[in-house]
Amino acid sequence: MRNRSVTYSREATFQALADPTRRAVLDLLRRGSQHAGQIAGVFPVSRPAISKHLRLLRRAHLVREHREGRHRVYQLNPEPLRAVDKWLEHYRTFWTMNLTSLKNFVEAEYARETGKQSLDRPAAKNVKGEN
Amino acid sequence: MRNRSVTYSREATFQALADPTRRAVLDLLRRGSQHAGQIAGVFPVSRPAISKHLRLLRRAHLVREHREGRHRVYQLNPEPLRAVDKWLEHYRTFWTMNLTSLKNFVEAEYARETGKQSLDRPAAKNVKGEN
DNA sequence: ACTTCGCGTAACTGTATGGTTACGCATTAT
DNA sequence: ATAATGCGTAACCATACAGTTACGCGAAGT
Repeated sequence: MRNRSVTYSREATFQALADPTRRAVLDLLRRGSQHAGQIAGVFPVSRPAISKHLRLLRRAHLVREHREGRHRVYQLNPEPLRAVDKWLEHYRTFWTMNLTSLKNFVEAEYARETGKQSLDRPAAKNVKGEN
Repeated sequence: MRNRSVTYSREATFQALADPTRRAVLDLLRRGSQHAGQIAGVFPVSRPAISKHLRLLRRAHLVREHREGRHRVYQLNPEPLRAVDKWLEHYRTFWTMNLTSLKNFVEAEYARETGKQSLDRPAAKNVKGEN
């Protein structure tokens, strides 16, 4: 048995998601596996182009491929997307914020911008160095 | 009420998130606004490099900039990330799947990897809430 | 065996991007 | 006024990548 909680590279994942075609491929595969030809048939670009997208998606572990006769079947593997979800979590709080916390935020902002500091502004992190 | 439902280009957003440095900049700005120099000071690349990253982030509306004396202050704007969150939502269901649908998925998976099909890994995959 | 699919890969092109250094232009400090 | 800061931009590299066409190889048909 294979402990499948591998830590896929966040890097490759975000990278793979950067292209709209690739995202569309994932969206397509959500509805079920497809073979390369079918996938290519859906998009307005050449088959080799899709082939390369699939390669990237494979590299990012967002899809798995296996042969089936002379077809290459591609299957979605949503697992790496968890990392993205995780990353997003930090930001989700921003738009889930209630007015109170929002107030804090804006206040801190305002304080910082105007010079007076009524809040944190972690000076400890003040990385100077070379600018 | 703010009706802040501007439709930022999903495209530009995903695009902007593709680079680790830019993601790091966002992570940094989550702690509060910073001016260009401060931001640049944190990273091991040149200031102009950061300047260009900031330009991309600006273009994606992920940050806002305003002058303050001779500083350019950058502020996080998490709004566009909502689109990403929204997109991810479709996939989130995959890892919140109930055992039935999960069974299909894992079964195919397992069968493929080993050749047999007995499905004894649901526990390993079974991550309901968070991780 | 011969032909036809299905599909990845090679080779090549144009463009975006990440980084660098040089520079220019405001804003501040002296 | 002059010097020093802060920071974007221009001009240049190298690399990645989206697309294309040409090609090759294994699986299916006939």
